[in-house]
Amino acid sequence: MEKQHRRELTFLHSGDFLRQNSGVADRTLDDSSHHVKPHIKEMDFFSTQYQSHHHRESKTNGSSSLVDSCVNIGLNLLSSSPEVSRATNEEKPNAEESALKMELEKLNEENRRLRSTLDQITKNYNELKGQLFMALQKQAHRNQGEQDAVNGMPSTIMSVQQFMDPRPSALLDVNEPSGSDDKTRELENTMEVISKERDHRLIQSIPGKKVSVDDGSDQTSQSPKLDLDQSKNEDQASEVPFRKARVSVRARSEAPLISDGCQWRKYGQKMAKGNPCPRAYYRCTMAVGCPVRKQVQRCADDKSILITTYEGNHNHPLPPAATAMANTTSAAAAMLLSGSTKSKDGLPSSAYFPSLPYATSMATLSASAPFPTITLDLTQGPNAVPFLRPPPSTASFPLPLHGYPQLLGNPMFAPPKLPASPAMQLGQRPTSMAETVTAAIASDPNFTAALAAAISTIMGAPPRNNGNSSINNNENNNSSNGVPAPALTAPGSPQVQQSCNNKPG
DNA sequence: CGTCTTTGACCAGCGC
DNA sequence: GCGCTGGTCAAAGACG
Repeated sequence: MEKQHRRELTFLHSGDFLRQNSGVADRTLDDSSHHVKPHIKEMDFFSTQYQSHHHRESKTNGSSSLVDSCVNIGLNLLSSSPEVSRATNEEKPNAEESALKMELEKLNEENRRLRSTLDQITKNYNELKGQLFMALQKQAHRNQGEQDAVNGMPSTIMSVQQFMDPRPSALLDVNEPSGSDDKTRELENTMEVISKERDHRLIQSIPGKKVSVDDGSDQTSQSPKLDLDQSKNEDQASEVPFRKARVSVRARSEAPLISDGCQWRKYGQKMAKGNPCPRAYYRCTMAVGCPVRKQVQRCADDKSILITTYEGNHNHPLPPAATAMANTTSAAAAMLLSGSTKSKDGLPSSAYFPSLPYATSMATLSASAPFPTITLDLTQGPNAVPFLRPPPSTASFPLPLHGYPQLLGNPMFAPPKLPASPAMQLGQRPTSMAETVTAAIASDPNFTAALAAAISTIMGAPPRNNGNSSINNNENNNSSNGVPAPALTAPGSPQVQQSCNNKPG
């Protein structure tokens, strides 16, 4: 999150932004822009289109954008002045020097303002994050009592918590290798501690059950004792029924695979009973020993619907694109955890994700399945009738913003780890996908930056950008096929397989 | 040559 | 115990 803002600031301050405002050669910038710490390579994404776009934004948006314009103007003056100043330096050294000092002062002032804006945004984000987590905690705690009365449910909760542990540090670490805001770290630590305490409490609530905390990403943060042997851990986990929750994502797609930001290796394919289309099995190959598996299968009723089922937790940092999906599935698992999937009246727990406007989802918890499985239905429009599934005890709820299927897997859109827009948080739901996206873009500067970067990239920026670590990460996501991650599916992916034409195994 | 996919075989869980 | 089914393994082939 902070990274996003930081990146935004980088865009605003970077040298190319100056360059596009003046024909002055780079060398003039070298003299004048030391203090703004330009990230020139990132700015390679930005052309004058971004500038004009950005100026339009600044007319309609809040203070930060206004500040941006001010910064731009100031830097423009600064960047264009040195050549002149060199020519006139001998005549008016003092006046020029004082002018430069004034410009410097202005820039410092803008820097301070931007920093305070960033701090404010960060603070708001942290507050919202904390509130969300506390709400989840409260709901989970409240529902635990009910679920304890049901056979097997405690272990289900436990498993789900293992599965969906928010693990904000893992998510943020991906984007913030250079260190994050102290307050954010504090919050992350707090949340981690709370999560572990919660796990511990639930473990204790299951007498006679040996439960391993087998989440991969937990392993990185747990005590060495728990970090001993992953395979052993998995073995232990395999002894426990309901060791993992599964999140099944239904998305309408003609392509055979959802590109979710991770690297997957296919290790099997089977014909499932009652479905003419084969089920493919994939495991995550982004890290050795990553326990995450996924199954991909087309819906028997509607072959245009692709069902992707995720199981397990990654034991490695996720790239932004994968984080988007992870957030979505975690949110779904959180719904499962919260017990809303058991609600008899089928009322959604939309309080969790009031911002997730378009996707009508069905949460399905099947008691007969070996794992508790929640199904997110991304195939429905906001006005569509919810997809009904045979299993009992279903509830529908809106999906997180990260669940936009069109955005999943797209490196440029992957990292909207911002909280939803204020309007969305107030429960206003745009009536269409376009409105939703528009609202998201308008309210989220990171979206704006990402969109601008994407457009710039498409319009002729170098395909390889070595200056943006997050983009590199996402390139890595598709390193196996060497093509950029498509919006939702990977038609050209080598993972493509012919559906419904393989014999059973 | 390394990586990935394909696919038949194998294994475990479950119901009868 | 047997058969069915789901999930995984691993050898062979394809591909870049």
